[in-house]
Amino acid sequence: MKKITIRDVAKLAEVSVSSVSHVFNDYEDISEETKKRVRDAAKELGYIPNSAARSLSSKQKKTIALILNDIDAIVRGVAMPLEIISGVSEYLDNTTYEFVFYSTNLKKQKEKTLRQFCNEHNISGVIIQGLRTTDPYYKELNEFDLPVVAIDLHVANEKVGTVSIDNEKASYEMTKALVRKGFKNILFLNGDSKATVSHVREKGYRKAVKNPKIAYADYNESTAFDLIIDLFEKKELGTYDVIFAASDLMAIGCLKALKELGLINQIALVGFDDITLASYTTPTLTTVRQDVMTIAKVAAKNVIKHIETGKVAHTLVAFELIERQSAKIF
Amino acid sequence: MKKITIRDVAKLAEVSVSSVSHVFNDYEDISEETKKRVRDAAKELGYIPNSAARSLSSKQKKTIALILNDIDAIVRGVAMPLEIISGVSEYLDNTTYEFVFYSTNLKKQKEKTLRQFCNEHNISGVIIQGLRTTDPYYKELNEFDLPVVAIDLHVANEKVGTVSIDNEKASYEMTKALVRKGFKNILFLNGDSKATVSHVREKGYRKAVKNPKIAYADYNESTAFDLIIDLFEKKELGTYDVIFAASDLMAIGCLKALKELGLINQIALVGFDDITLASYTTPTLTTVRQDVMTIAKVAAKNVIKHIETGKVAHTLVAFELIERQSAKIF
DNA sequence: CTGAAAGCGCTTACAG
DNA sequence: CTGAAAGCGCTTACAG
Repeated sequence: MKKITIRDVAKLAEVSVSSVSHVFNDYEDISEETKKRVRDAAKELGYIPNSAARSLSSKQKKTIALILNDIDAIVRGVAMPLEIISGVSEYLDNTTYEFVFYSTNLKKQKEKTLRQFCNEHNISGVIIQGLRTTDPYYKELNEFDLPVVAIDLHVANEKVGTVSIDNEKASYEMTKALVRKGFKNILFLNGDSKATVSHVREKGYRKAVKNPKIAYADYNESTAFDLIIDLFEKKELGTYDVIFAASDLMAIGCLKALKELGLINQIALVGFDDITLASYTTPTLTTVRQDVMTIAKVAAKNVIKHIETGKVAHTLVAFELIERQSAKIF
Repeated sequence: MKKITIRDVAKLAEVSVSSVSHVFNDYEDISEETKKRVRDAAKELGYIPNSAARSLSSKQKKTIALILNDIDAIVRGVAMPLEIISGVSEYLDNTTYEFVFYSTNLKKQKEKTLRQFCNEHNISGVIIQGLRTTDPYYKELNEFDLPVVAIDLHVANEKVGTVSIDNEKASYEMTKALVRKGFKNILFLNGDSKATVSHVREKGYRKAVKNPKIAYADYNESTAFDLIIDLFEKKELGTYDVIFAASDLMAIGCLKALKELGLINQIALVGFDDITLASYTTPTLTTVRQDVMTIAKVAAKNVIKHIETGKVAHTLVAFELIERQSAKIF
């Protein structure tokens, strides 16, 4: 199959190359007659514009990159990255923007700046997720001049758009619900401090409680498991009547430990995220649901808005407290 | 930030544009002296070649596309697409090929042929997964002239590379193990017939058993659930001492139904895939593990081989029978 | 070993 | 309303 170019179409339609280009780019000043001839010729030949040539020659680039950090390291059970990918790609399908996906990691971040990366690929806007405060790209965001929206991230630079649920409010409300339900001693099990969401979730918890008790398990299932066993051995576990983990995965680690200790009915358990696993464990997990699909779509919408109008948005998406078997909250 | 081009580098290094290009493309006939000057200049300016221009001007394109069908429709618990994405992207990172990811679906397949799609994006090789026999792309593969490897798919066209586990052997061996263990009546719960893996898995089962009993649940959790309830009501469920589902998701549907019927200890249960959920249910699920990460990497390796040597490979990746609580098999 | 020049497939002022 | 021509940033024979 020979490659069909704009010249072939022009020749068959008996018009100039520029007219063909005009038709394909929806210029106004083209007669219906010409439009039709071009369209028919294009269809007959099965012509599709070459996107490399297109982005090279046009000033206005039209590609939005979704950059996900550290997906390799991610636990298999967490579908968040996939939901982001499909949310963004679905939204962009109905626009004229092209969607490209890249995964990054610390090594790649060190090799090439985000800006260089965008130049290389003619990127006009980026959606980014999974960054830690220690990542080179995180620092770079402070003086980044391309439209960008970050998911689940706090950035000092106002020009960086953000989308997430109101994490502070969510953990505040969950904690409040627990207090209202009569729980006296709530252990907040946080992830690591390099993720900005950790701070915010912890803040919400602190606001709702007089004597905050906090432990850290690095957003890791087995670390959480070990921590609970450890607390048990130090006779401290009995102090708490409920554990509120900052992620479902950590909550599941706790769940396994509590089952092993035979304490699953004594100590209540709450997670955060509502990953798929949360509804398949026994007992099923009470948690905070964030609608990742919506977050992804809003992110896509907001970059486009930024590109087209220069307006930066900071959107908070709705969350929901989900009561299941591991803790009664309503 | 102005965009740095090859001219800027050439100017600073005081050489011609072609020399710069030669350096960046590892041509042999360049003096060390020139190489160094160019590299220094490039570093000083933070130059990164523009990939659109590169692919446009060079004959040898260097982009491998991973095309996943219907990921939107996919259940959240199934991490397979994400593992494929990260496996392929990780492998390609260590090559000179660029990785691009696209999701497709029936609508998009109808709008644009796979060939058109590849032309549009200057694709030199494709890895594809998730196709049904009813998909337009599936038909197109029969006379496709670009290097392509399909994951989990049987294609008549020998030129299409394939990678998967030996599905027939896997389900044969699982069935044999059950028989050996003394199970008398094995119900094989298959998915839908539009996926070529269904045929193969069923074939393996049939080979291992005298009186095949087969039902279909469309690879769907709740369909499987309903089916079991239905069999129970028709008094047929008691006939079986084990159910072998062609996917973990369907097995989980069965598991829920059996629990609800209070029969989870009477009837054993086996799944297929070893998705994350399989080890989180109660009881945990006996299943066939396929190592998706390896499948993805082999797929990437094979397209490249195809591109560079013209050789098509049909690779079978190792599988493993995993015994957990839902059925004893060893 | 190095450079001048054509060309990849498109877009976009500009002229008419 | 339409076309000729320059240019996007690179690669690649070709000449020297």
